[in-house]
Amino acid sequence: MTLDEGKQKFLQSWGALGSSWGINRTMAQIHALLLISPEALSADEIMADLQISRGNANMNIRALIDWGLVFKELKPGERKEFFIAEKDMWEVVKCIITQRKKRELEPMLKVLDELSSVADESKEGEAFAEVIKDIKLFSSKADSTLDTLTKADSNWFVGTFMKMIR
Amino acid sequence: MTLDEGKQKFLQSWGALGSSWGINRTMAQIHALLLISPEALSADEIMADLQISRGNANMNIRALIDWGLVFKELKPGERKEFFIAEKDMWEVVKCIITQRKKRELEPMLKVLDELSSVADESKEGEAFAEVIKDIKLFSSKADSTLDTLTKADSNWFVGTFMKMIR
DNA sequence: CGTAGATTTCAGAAAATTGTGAAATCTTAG
DNA sequence: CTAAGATTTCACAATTTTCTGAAATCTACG
Repeated sequence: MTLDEGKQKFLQSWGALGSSWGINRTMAQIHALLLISPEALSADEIMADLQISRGNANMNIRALIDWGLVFKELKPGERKEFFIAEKDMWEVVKCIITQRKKRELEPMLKVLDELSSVADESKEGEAFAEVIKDIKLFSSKADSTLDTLTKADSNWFVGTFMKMIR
Repeated sequence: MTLDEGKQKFLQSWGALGSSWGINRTMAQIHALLLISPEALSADEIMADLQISRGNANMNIRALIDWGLVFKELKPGERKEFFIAEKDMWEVVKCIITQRKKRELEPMLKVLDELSSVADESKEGEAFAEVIKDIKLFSSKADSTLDTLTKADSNWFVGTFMKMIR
């Protein structure tokens, strides 16, 4: 397989993976493109490589910066902005965990708390309370586990943790 | 909050959560509905509760059965099929991990293997190979970690594992 | 300032996903 | 076997998500 074929396949696969994780295809592809680029790229280069419009590129680059997966890089003497991706996989994963935890797990915990206030004596009410309680228990545990994980450094993760459970 | 308000809010939140995880809203809502239902429900009851068509209900119920999250229950003397959800949260999570691992992580590992065959001496080629290698390393580790996790039983998880890392 | 180059915004277009409902198919009691 | 009831399928409709491109805004140099 040539480098170009490989790049193409990687962009395609990473984009598809993104889709099935609620991240839009283009955002995932921009991320993939920056990951495998040894140099920072400008918006124009990204637009050209992925054949997308300026608006689309801009929005998704901003989103990636929001997630903390991509950084702006200003080259001296250049008016344009260049972009570079976090390359350390463990940092990438920590970023994603942190963000999704904040955006999804924490709001869910809040909702579950509200739902705990439902008190109904019927069979339906009991079943409801039971499910909410279980989900809340599980989610809180997941929450603190993820906190620990994202505070751990890569070496600890690949070393201690992996050895321990395997 | 009344039971009905609570149920409504739960169906809504669980559906929204599904969307941001690449699972369609209706599928997640059917799952939520069955989770909080003390009795098995028929397709007609699900259609009525969620205000969806027969076709939609049927397709998403089948999908949930595929995932192993919902089971058919045949009531003696009844011609209809009834459906019931797996209620144990740890089982639910194991199911989801197992399926997504099979559907996404494993195919990705296969692609990464193919991409490892790219050998290119250029700076771009080196960067590409490096990224692929890192992702592959991380993914294989995730793969075996998830294997261990899904084989572990709930008690081990909530007990040993949680104590260990906290 | 003025302006050229760069970035951002956003209304509407395009694409992708999901839902509908009626016809086809299957199932089983009689 | 037959027919009523149940399930499945799938072409098309509706909805949601994403993308485009041009206008608006920003930025920094002379």
